[in-house]
Amino acid sequence: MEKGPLGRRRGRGARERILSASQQLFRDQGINRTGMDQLCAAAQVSKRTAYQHFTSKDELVAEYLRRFDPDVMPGVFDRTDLTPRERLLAAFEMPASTPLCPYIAAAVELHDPQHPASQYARDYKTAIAARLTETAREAGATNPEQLGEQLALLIDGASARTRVLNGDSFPTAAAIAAVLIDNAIPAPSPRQPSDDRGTTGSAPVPVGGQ
Amino acid sequence: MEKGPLGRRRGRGARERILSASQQLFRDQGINRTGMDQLCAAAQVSKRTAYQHFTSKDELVAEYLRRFDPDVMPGVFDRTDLTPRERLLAAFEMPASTPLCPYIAAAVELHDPQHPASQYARDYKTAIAARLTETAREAGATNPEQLGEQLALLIDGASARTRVLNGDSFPTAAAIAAVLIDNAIPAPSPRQPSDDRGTTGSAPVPVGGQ
DNA sequence: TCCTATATACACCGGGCTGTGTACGTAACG
DNA sequence: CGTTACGTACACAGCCCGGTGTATATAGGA
Repeated sequence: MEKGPLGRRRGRGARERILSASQQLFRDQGINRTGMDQLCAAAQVSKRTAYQHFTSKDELVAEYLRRFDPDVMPGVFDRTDLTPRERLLAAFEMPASTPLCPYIAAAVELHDPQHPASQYARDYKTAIAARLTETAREAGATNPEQLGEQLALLIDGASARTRVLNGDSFPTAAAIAAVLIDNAIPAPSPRQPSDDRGTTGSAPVPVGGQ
Repeated sequence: MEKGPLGRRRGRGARERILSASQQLFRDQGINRTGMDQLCAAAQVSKRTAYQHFTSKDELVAEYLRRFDPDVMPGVFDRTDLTPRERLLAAFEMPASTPLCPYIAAAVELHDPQHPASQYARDYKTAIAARLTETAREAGATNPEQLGEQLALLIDGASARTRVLNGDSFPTAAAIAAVLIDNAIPAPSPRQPSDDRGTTGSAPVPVGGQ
């Protein structure tokens, strides 16, 4: 394989190559501005093969977004070396080159709440907020749901603003997050958690209503 | 005029009708999903006339966005019946049906930082932040620039999130804003009726800069 | 080895899009 | 009235896009 003289073949991983190319192109150019021809060329896949794996571009877009589901903010919520509070703040340590959240981009580009991709977007946003809420509860917040929703809003705001302004807005969001977190956690030391590694069970964990 | 038997004429205000129809259609359907044919039909303008007023769709889009400039948050910053603090909070009292900020939408849809529309978007975002900063200074914030930028981020976050989740996120943003404003103003004046939103108590925690 | 699933090249279709050419009305204003 | 700028109707060019038909080649398991 690999460039034979006649009809070179790139192997069987066509589907993976398509999805991989989708990630890059949809991120760099947007969904609507990426044609199937260009996508297939980038994936080194014939157009026919692409349409054997995905019956339509819409389906490909949906699968492209579904791929982000399993790893909801990987390497942030699963870091056991950080206290819950530090994990909440770590969610805002994004490189300045971070592209706009693909779910927001898709929801705006597709502009159809009925599109499966828009459904995935809602699910993902809900999942992120749930993760934040869960961590907020571990951190001992009096109202974890509220704090989780607030932090989720900050992330989206920073993401959108970074895109429009061509500048990093995550530090601003992180500063807000620090204020909110400090205000939402009742008793702990107002000092920085420099070495206070009390694991997760140290907080009293009051039951939040609602 | 007005529907003559042959070649009915809609009068001379073609340009205005085009821009008016643009506002509605671009907001409801997005820019890319609105063709010039449909737009001209909605504006009751012949396609030829449209292209005599705007040399291209891109130019129409740019003009469509430029129209928002003069009224940067009208009826919010100019309300003299409110204290500066109340004016800052009033910026978050948006109806749940408020569409996504057209500048964010355009920046995402066009996906080209060089497009004039993207330039307008940056200018507008900067103007909003400046207005907020100015009002924050009037309200006596210790760091008006920081507060203005923070509030601007909240607005964008609420706008984006409202779009994706199909639900109103502005109350959440308003709650955050209330906390930030309280924390940023050193000597809170007990003048106006303090409308404490559902947030945690007014514990004056010093603002933690990034 | 054969068989089947997978992949390929390539032409093509229908449709929608932006944008134009042309010939023709008509409103406003001197 | 006559001139002129504005508006209209309609067809069409040219392009790109999503999606398909067809015939062919290859990899890998049985």
